[in-house]
Amino acid sequence: MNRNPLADLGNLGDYLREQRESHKLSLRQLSDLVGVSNPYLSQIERGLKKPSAEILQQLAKGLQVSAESLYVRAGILEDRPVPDTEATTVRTAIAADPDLTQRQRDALIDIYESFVGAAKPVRPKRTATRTTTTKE
Amino acid sequence: MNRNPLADLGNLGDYLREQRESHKLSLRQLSDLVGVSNPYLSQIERGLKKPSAEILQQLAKGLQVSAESLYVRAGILEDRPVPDTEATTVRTAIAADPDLTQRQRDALIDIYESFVGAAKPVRPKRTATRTTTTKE
DNA sequence: CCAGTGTGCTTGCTCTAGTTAGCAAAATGC
DNA sequence: GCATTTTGCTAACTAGAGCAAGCACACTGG
Repeated sequence: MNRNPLADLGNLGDYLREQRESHKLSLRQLSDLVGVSNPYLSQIERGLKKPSAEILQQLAKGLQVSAESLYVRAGILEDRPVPDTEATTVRTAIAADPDLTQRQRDALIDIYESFVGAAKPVRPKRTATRTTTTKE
Repeated sequence: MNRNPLADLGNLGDYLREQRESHKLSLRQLSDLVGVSNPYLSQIERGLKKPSAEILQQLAKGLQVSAESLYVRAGILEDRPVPDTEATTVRTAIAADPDLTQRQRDALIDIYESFVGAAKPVRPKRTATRTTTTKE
């Protein structure tokens, strides 16, 4: 999954610079806007430094993009966290529910399986229909 | 809007410890599982250190929770990362599952709500309106 | 021609995330 | 009773994120 973090960083940096320039902001202007020093912004955009999630969050606000999209580019979020609309949905929904403890999940899935009478394996579906990389 | 990182950290740490213990893992076992040193895990759980998104991602995998939920707790993601994946999803998934009888659906939802302690009214949503037009 | 201001970038520095080595206390076994 | 292991934790350290200060180059315009 994360093969070469530096390459991904370059990608992220390019994207950030692109966004900044499309907003017609200088490094100092963006720096002032998001509260991150301008030399550091420069290094991020050139892929020399790896920004933390906090910095990315600030940048997302300043550049008016979703934080998630930056996280995905930074490699700290999966592309599409939840696929659904299938028979596996109950299982995946239970598995992904943050309000449940693991034991509760196990119990629920147990009950569910006793209901449907099946022991289907959880299949990780891949629905990657959503890359905003419209640069071609 | 005025976030207090330390308070959130305590919350995150408590949650992580809870998850780890519910999996019946020791610090060293989890350490070995997710590739993070056990002293550091200890410090994270007690709210002494603030884990990066990478660490949180590893922990999410090891503890089988969604990375998003950890990010939200860590304060680096807004509360609704995915529109309809959270609490309503288990309900809608159950309601939409063709393999269940109505009585089984009621029973499952009953159990689920007793778990999460929610008293939300069961809204007769048909199919999960999944027009997830991500803004951008 | 040289002051002023804008751009991005380099250089040191601080601070902290995350590590390895090692500790005291509790459990298990002889 | 005492070894051994396993528990969580403390201490000392390294690497790198993120900062303030300052540089070189381009523009104005006087």
